[in-house]
Amino acid sequence: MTPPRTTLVQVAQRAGVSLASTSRALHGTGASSEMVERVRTAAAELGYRPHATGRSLRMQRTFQVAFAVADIGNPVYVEMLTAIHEVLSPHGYRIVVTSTGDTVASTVDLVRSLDSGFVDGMVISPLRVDDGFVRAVREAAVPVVVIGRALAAHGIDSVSTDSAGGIGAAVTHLLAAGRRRIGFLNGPLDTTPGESRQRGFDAATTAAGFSAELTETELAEDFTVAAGVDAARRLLDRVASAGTALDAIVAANDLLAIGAIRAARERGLSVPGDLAVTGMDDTEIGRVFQPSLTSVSLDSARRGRLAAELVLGLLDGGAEQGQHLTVRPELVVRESSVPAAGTSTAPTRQEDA
Amino acid sequence: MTPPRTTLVQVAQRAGVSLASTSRALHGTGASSEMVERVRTAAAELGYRPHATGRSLRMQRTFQVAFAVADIGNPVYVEMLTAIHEVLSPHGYRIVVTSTGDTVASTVDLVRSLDSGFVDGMVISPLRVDDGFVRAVREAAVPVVVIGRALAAHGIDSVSTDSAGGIGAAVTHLLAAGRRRIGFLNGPLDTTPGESRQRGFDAATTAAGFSAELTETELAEDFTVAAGVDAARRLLDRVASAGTALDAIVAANDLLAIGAIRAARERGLSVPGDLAVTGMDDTEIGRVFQPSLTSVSLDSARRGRLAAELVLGLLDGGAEQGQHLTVRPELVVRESSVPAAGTSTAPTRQEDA
DNA sequence: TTGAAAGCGCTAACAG
DNA sequence: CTGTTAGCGCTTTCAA
Repeated sequence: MTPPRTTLVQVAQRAGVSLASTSRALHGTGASSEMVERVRTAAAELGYRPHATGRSLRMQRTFQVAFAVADIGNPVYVEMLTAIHEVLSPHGYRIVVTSTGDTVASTVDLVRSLDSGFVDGMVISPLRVDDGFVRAVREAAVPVVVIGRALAAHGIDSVSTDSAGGIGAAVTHLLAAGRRRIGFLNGPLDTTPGESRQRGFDAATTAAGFSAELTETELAEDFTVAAGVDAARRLLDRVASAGTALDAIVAANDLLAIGAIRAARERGLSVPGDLAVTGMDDTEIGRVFQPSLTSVSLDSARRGRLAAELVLGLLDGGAEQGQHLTVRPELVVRESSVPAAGTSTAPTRQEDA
Repeated sequence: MTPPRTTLVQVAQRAGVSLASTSRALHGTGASSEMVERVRTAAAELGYRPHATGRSLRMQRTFQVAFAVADIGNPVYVEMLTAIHEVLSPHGYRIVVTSTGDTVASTVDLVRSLDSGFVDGMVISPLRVDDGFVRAVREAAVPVVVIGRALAAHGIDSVSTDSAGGIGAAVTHLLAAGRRRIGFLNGPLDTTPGESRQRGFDAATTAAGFSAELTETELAEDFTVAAGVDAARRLLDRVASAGTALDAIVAANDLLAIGAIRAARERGLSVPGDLAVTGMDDTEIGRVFQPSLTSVSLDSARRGRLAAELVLGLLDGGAEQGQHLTVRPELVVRESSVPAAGTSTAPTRQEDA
């Protein structure tokens, strides 16, 4: 490995022309076809490859975009990453994955580090946001697009979705299915998703004409299956010790919902027979689970795609700053909330049937 | 945004010292404490941030490492990515995710593109490998570590695992549990994992003292749940139309195994009662599934970690080329293959019980 | 259209 | 220990 790298100077020498002409010929900008021919040949013979860093330093562009999240293991973020890659890659951008860390402070640090110029732009989906974060993004050296919260009012590009409304849709669906004692399994309230989803649940359950007999919220430590199992046990037991029982659980995401189903099974409850369960994010894991999970889709792939298109506009298209795009949540009804069949494309018999 | 960037020259001017001294002071290499003090202050006042590209061009290092796979959506690769990030990030390396594409040709192109110098090294887990690939890696401009196949014989660093042996362990486990009519649900044979897993199954089922009555292989189009459902239907129906029935299915990965369980349910078969099913990769989706999936762990996180440590050694430690590390497969018995309880840390009641 | 030359921001010789 | 200087590889003025 490591054969000595061929530089543009060498191509120029071989072609017997100037360095400048060589560069122009390779880019097809203002060069005679004869020149192009000569240079192309020389380049091919030497196996020339333009050096990314030299180019970057001169052009003041890295052709890289960062994607930043707290936990790249989360399927939602993986979907976003895939979509972002699909949009940006054809335009010659590479994707650098970076971690925001768990706290706002580390997230702000990351945004500030942008002025070391290692990327031309960033898509970030922060778990927690505060004024310092907003300021950091506004002062950032390169365009930043935020997924997760509308920040157009601050002149920040963002892509968001109405997850509060999505939770409302889940509640409505359960009420329509005759459920009356609804529990809410949420994650930490000091996160952006936790906060808005709680708001959604509270709004839906205090709405005019709300017909439930009982509502109860329980918070999981984070948005994982394990935390969901724990919190769901607490929730079910608490209600049971009050001498009643839930007939539905709305979970703040699919992983928590799966945790809830496991906890329900432990207690001998059938899903959806005794207990209907809904999730959010419409992840593959939920689609594949048995019973397949009724879930509110927030179309992560679409949010990723839109965010990528926003950075692209900012970088190449000279788009104006402060745009805000929205993705509408959509309830996908499957087996976990309805005893009969769901809308699943490949409906399977229900295990508890 | 985009405040004019502060360069080292400006810091030097402000501190009233030379450019070189400024650089040295900031790196703590051969500078008086007084000098360090002055420069630090000036840098802080100006909010100086070293520019990544300038540094890279001069040092001929990007402090970036690429991670390349065909499909970053696959949970196995996500685990690897996470692990690689955890190892490399503390050493100051950023991770660039790139796609190998589906074919060997595109994979080779990617490896060849390394001499444009956008990263200092690469971890790649290719689906398909041939001589051209091996040559490309050997001629690559930067260290490349391959996950998936032992290539030390070619002087290439690699991390592999005995997936063939892993499949054998699954077969042995099923035989020990009294299963005698075993189907094998594999993916495409022209992929590295498909080929070796098939080899494993064939070896196990033709071994001396092999006690099964019947073995059947069916190939899915790829390693996804949907393809698994299709292939499992074919497999089950084919055996049924021959007037008999399988009592176990070994799947080449967890996603196929889940597909197999769905197909089995469609046909009214209980898992593991009528049909025991095993997977491979020990993914979260399998752990969380109901019934939880017996699976052969290939410890993707560990393979990622080891690969990252290999590049690190090559980059920073001056390690020798051509190392080969192995991860031992481990069978994790859960509900899908054993009627009673599994080894799951959080055992739950069995749905079919 | 072509060539000469400057310079992106930084580090590392080399002298002093 | 400090300063001067060269140069990483490239693109893009500016003149011819």
